[in-house]
Amino acid sequence: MAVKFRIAIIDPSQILRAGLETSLSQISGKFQILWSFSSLSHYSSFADEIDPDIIIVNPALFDPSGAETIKSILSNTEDTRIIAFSYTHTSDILIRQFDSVISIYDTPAEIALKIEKTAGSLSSDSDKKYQKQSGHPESYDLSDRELEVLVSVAKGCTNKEIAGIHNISVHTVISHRKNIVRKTGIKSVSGLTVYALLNGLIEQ
Amino acid sequence: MAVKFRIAIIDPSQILRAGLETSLSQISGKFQILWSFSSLSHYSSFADEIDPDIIIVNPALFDPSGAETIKSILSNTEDTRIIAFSYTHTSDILIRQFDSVISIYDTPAEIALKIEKTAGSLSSDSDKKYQKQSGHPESYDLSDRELEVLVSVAKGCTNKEIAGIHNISVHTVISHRKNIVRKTGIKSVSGLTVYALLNGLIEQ
DNA sequence: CGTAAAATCCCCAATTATAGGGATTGTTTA
DNA sequence: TAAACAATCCCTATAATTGGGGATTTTACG
Repeated sequence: MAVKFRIAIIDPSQILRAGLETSLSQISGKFQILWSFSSLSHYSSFADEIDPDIIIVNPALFDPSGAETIKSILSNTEDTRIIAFSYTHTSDILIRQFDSVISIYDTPAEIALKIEKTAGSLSSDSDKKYQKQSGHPESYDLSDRELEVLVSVAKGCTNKEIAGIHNISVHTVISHRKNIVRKTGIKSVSGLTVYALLNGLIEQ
Repeated sequence: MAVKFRIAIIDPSQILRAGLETSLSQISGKFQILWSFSSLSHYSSFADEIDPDIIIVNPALFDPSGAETIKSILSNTEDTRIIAFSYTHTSDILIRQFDSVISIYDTPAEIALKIEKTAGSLSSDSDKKYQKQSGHPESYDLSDRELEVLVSVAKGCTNKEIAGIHNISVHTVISHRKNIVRKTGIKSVSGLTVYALLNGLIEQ
């Protein structure tokens, strides 16, 4: 069974919330954005009725001089991870209270990765299984290096160019590509390009 | 017939672009977001090939101390309206150069209204021509055979397979591919795949 | 009718990619 | 600590593509 992350978003920008929803849903079926609030007060009135795994919230909504911690304001359980969604400058004191920070300038893939990593620290026994073999591999099976190589391939680089970009030998690039093909099951450059596009790794 | 606004977006945040696209398309069928760029330089490399009615651009991308006007940088025709998409503070000098300003905190409905009003001031005769034969925006320079070959390439076929599919020799396939590359200027398989996707020749 | 483009085919040489087979050095983790 | 994985590198050989140069026949259009 696929574990899905139940996510709540709190951000004053409706546009941004829409963008996050669209992007995450396109990237993977693992994300369910179930609740969307424009303000903290709007969220508070529903806080008792919802139970998200992850809250993505704009840190600018919190009073920088406030004594209360973020967690207490959101009155969440220990199991809920809180991620800051930042697009303006926010004080370090605030930021340090979050389990992770995503930026408006992150790519959808980067955001997805951060969410997964943050959620990965959730309760210990129930969350390991969803990698396994599952059928179709998604981007999380690919290592960082493999993702980088995949992106370059999808951008049309030759192995030699990729080697130059990342300062590794062509042999290494080929090795990574072999692993990418093995993991994804996709052999052709065009297929990998579509894969990269669908997973938000590249833009047109 | 409904007039559709052909829109280009230039903003570093992929999330935000996704949000704008989603929101506008949900609000009305009048908006066609046809081009999406993460930076001015990215836009510039396509500026000659596209013809938007409206450019929505993040004003923060422009050098506040620059002497050039926004319009000259975007080198657009008089017919194109330029709208600022702001979510950080931007100098008034810059902002005054735009035909309109939308904010990240505007609702989709507000944004739609602003775009319509701005576009309403467009000159009346210029907007009839761009449909031509509709269908595929840029594919018209490719012959039928070339399109077929392109589709097969984008699907991941080798030249040998393509030859088999269309009952022609590998030499012919190569010739067609040479012509495709010459006409489109796209050399890589991944680039051609994206091209095919954008032109609706293949689906993921 | 002539011309241009499309569609087909061929050759050669060089470059790239794929498919096997390895190896080593780390790090993480059960 | 052993096992698994990531990341790096190497070899051989074959397959595929690219880039340059042709050619012929058919079709479309003014």
